[in-house]
Amino acid sequence: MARWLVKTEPDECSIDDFAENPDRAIVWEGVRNYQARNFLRDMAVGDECFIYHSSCKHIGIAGIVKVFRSAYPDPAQFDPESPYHDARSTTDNPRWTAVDMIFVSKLPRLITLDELRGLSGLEGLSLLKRGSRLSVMPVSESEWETIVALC
DNA sequence: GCCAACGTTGGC
DNA sequence: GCCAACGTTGGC
Repeated sequence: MARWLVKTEPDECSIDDFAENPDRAIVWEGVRNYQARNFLRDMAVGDECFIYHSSCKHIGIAGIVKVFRSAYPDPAQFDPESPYHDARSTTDNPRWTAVDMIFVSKLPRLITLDELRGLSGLEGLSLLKRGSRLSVMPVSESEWETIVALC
């Protein structure tokens, strides 16, 4: 099983949105970066993902979700009403990928960005690299354990 | 709201 | 294929 970290603005979709409906999968849509999309394509059902809250008051890792449905064409790209619409995408040749995620757990407390920066063993994590904007990234087994151990 | 860093676009 | 201009991200 692979592990991942996905960023989200909690105003849009937070760990609480998952926790409030633990039996309902949520479409992870709107990723519009090729590198991040390629990681979405690599996700398998059952893979676990850290949910990272960004661009908000309390920045950090808030919980864990898992892949419920693996990669399929992001429906938002075909929807002219969606902010994620992409006129260049066709059903024959879709450009963007979605997955469905489902709740696993909320961390006992938020693991803040500052805390993550203070840990050794996370030097390879894209999240912590200067200027990184990648919104979907792999997390190694040891990185995962290092972070989980904080809780 | 600022702004550094980054990815994408498009003219050449 | 280069690269300047532009739009976006995201911490502060």
